[in-house]
Amino acid sequence: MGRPRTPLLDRERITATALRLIDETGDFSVPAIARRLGAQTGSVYHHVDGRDGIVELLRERVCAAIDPATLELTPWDAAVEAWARSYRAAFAAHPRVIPLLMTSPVRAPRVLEQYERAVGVLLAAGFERAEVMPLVIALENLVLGSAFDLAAPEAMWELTDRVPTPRLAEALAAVGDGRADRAFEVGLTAFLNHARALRAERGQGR
Amino acid sequence: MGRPRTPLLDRERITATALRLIDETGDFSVPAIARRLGAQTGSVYHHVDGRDGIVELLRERVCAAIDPATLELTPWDAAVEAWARSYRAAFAAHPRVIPLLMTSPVRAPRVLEQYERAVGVLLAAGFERAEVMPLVIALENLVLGSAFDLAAPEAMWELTDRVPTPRLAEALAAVGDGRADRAFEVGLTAFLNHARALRAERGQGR
DNA sequence: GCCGAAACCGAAAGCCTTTAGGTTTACGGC
DNA sequence: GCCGTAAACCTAAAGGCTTTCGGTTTCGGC
Repeated sequence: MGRPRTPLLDRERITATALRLIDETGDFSVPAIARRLGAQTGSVYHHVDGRDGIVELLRERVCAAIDPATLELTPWDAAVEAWARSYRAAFAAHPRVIPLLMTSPVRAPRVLEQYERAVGVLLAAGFERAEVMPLVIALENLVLGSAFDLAAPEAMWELTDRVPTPRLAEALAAVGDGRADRAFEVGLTAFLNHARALRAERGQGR
Repeated sequence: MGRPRTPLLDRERITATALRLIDETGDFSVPAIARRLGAQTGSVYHHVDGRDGIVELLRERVCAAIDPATLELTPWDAAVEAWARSYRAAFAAHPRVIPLLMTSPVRAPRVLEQYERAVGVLLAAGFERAEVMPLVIALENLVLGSAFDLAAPEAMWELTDRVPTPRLAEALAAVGDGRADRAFEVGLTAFLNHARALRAERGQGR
């Protein structure tokens, strides 16, 4: 015992292990991380600011996969669409982290920057200040909601014989595995069409 | 000790107490429920199927506020719109339960029935079987996403001076308290317009 | 070579979930 | 009215999780 010759723990390994646990089981715990890394539970706290600190690291890590270049595209609707797709792809890679991130406020600088720039794009496109956040939030709901759906493809609704739901079962079967993807496409198309219409009302050309 | 003259616990009181704890603190625990009701922790398990059972009771209770009559309306888009508004109002009354409900599959018969009927409405309106679930899911994402936003009006994004976000701050200020409501209206309008357009493509009149 | 800082261990407090067995009360049948 | 069974609650305890604290060993700069 004492300090080991080669380190067992660091922020990178702790975060990666937490993410793997979440992908596999849907949750993580500090003892579980320590077990996987061959260390004692308490040791993890020397590298990380408690359980909540790990959650924030996870947010940073997952959001790092969002491509910042998407928001540079023109015209504005291409930028928004590409951003939404990249945003969704980042979370689709680890859908089960989403519930963990929902209960704590966004503090991660990288994420705040993204929103800052998204707001900028919409303002530059001619939207009014008061309608920008509703648009961003509606898009965010769409992205995270459909990404989360990927987590439990068929365990979302637990159909039983005690409650007859023939049409629901049939509709679920008809759409198949691509359910969440189709829902995203529907929602995104609806959003973009509506945003374009809204902008046209403002008298913005192009 | 022993059986009390007047009962301390029952499913109704347990569920109501759990809901009040969630509204106040954002979470609940079996010991906390027992304390509020003047009973011991273990006694709660005589009435309820563990913690997960309480979560399912909460889902039933919150969803009971959804008006089933909305799906009887005609035409179909009026039914869907009214259902979405009622659905959202039910969860807006207790937004902090939403994260708890996200991680377990829907088993509550009352809720499954609602989805069954919603699917029925869309099928009757002439939508194809494979596109019904994407529509329902997109609507669900919209409803739950914007309802959840009501939980933490300003604690969603934690703006700091370390990360300059002037336009985001301005946009947040411009929309004010009705942020989540505006986002819902935007999303719902977009959804309905898109659904109507989709149906028109199918050659369905009126 | 020394000394402070870093990294890990061991242990413990306090919370939560869940189960099991014991005690008192209510209720239905006779 | 009596009695047995079931219901409602309590005490107790196992096992897990989060977090803190002090002790031990190693690393790195001076």
